[in-house]
Amino acid sequence: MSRAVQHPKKRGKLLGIHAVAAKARVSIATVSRTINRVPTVNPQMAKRVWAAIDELGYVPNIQARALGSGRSGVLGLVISEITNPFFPELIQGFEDVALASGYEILVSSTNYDPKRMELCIRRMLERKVEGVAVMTFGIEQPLVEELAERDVPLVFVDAGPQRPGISLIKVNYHHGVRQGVQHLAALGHRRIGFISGPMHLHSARSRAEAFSLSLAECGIKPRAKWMLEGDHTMEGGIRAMEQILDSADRPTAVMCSNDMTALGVLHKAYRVGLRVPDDLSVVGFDDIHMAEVMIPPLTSIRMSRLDLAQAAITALRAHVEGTGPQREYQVDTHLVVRESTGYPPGAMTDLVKNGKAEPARRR
Amino acid sequence: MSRAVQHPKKRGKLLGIHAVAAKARVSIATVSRTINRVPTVNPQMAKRVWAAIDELGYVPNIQARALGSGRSGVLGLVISEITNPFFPELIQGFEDVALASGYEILVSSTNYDPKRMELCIRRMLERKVEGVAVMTFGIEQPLVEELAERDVPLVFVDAGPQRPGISLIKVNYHHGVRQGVQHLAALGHRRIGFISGPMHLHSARSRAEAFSLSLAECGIKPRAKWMLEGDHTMEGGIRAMEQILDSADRPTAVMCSNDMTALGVLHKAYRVGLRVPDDLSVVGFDDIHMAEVMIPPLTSIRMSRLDLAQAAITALRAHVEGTGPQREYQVDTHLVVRESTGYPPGAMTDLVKNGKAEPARRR
DNA sequence: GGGACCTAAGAAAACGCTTTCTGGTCCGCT
DNA sequence: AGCGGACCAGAAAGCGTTTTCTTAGGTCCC
Repeated sequence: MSRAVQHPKKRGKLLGIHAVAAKARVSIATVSRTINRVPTVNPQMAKRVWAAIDELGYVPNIQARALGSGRSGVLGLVISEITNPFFPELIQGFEDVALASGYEILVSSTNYDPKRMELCIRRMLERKVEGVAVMTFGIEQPLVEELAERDVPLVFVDAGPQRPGISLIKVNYHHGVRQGVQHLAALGHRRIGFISGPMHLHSARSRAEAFSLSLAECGIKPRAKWMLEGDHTMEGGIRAMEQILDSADRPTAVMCSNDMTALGVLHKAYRVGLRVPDDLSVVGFDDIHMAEVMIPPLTSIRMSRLDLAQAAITALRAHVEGTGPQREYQVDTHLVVRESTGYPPGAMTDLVKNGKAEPARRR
Repeated sequence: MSRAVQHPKKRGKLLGIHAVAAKARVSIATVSRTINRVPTVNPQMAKRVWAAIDELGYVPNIQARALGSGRSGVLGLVISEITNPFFPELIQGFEDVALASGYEILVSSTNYDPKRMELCIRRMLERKVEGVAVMTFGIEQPLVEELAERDVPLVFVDAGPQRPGISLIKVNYHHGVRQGVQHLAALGHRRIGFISGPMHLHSARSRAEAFSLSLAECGIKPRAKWMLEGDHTMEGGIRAMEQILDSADRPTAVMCSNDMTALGVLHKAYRVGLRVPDDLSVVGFDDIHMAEVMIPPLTSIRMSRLDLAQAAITALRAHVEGTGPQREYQVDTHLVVRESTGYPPGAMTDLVKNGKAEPARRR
């Protein structure tokens, strides 16, 4: 008797690519080639194959594909915490541009927890991602080590080790922060506070430094007691604001290292009956979507999520696909003026009061 | 000469599980068994294997695992849009409980876009997820069809087809909404508006119905002109609020189908100088984390993300692991009173004014 | 002492693809 | 006519695991 075809089946029915091959009366190799658009397949056959695929509702098993080809087609994205609205917006951008580049993404958040970070790394390794963007705005040392050691292309924002295979995205915090300080100074503020992020984060330090520098540029002497450390959460903003309120001579304006912190400040100000911007001006950082609809709408320093995503993926692709030797990418920031900033209290001379630049006020 | 061992190598070095096997002087089968904690392996050998794994920093290739075992260990989560803060909170919960159950998750958002929905489905299918939770709060018909057809266990919230393999999570909107309406009524409101979600969403309709019903329970006649359709975004909330403002006799309180809508209302109210809650009371739905820090802090109807996640995963596991025949799960909602609700304007009789229940006010 | 029966580890066959290798057909050229 | 390439479809060898099948080595008990 003739040797039966030795193919995987289930209840007599062929499975997966084999079923397609059988229906289109071609070999599985041809099916594979058709799907992957290898140009050498006979258009005639290709048509048959596509028809069969359609008819059977065939969806290739991506794991098998990855295994066979040695390419996972996945880029990793490591973020701090998904519940901070900045990150979902970043994820959205990242996904969009990854998709456009033919990649899928795998996002994992550290939640600032070493245990969770381990998990992030493991996930990336297990899934054989082709590169990972670390957008936690801090160098997570173990992350770097484990991944870099295994030659996974990496991209950091702000700071990271100088190794081959690792790219950097430099965010120009200074530009936006300077605009913010100048804006405040122009309104007449001289007593300006700053609530930073957790100081172990590189980005938080960078922002704080940009602030001090900008202050100096405007000829304002920085006061250490007005430099508070927050933690990039609303609660941190509230706590920092409490400290500010406790002090005898308060600043007339405060800048925050991110918008969540600013929301906390806004909230606390509301709680104690301080009007923003009449009694206190506040400016945020990131310009999350929600900033626009805050009460009052938040003046903030915008850092484009899309630019960030674009830069990250460009960097990763450069490594993966061996194009371009570029190592550093730039992302800019700029001020968006809304209504949480105004003249400092007591500055309402007639001269100024009738000025054209007065921001809209409640009622 | 002796037949050389025919194993995959790269530059002479063994790869993956083979390297471990070689170093521990066992077969790859034993390594696999050790990793999977099959009880029959000699503890002695197991120790050698673990040592080798450690020394080599071996991380199993999860795709190969999935292929070999036929189990992906992944649960899908389909959401509407990641930039609505409700969803990140849900994702967080989902991930936590999935992890605890030994699953990974794959989240994908539809963005209300049919094209994107296609993509969601495809992703789930390609990745061979073992089940998917559709948390879009609407029945996405094509989703159901494609996935159900292929016997992927599904769980919907609120509504979904009654098929084997499909579970439902019933959210008791009425409980929370009734509390909300009663709260408003107790404060003296009789003119209460409602801004729904997009009416093609089942959940949006359910919430609207719960509202009408609750109104009736309180002996208040619903007015069609105060039933507005929003779209679960801040912008939708703003637009709906504009309609309310345009009308001659306005409601003194409005309930919203979600918190984002409520934020829009708050914003618009602020814009036109309406004080909340003095001039208008507003209550949200979902009770996102941010509601607590809104200005004023938002009275909202809480729907626990964790409960939702728990129910979804329990349902999925029941199908995957063949445990329990349960088909329906319950999740409750309840009112959280904060400061966006107060007496209706003009209700400030002395009697009431000195009442104990008056919520905190600004200043 | 020797079969029956376990036990546990190794060999080998999947898993569902991709990709290299092979070989047949057809063409053009001398 | 005969030969060398192109060209393209199919056969088969991976990819890195899991899992089934096999077999070597013990035990036990008569």
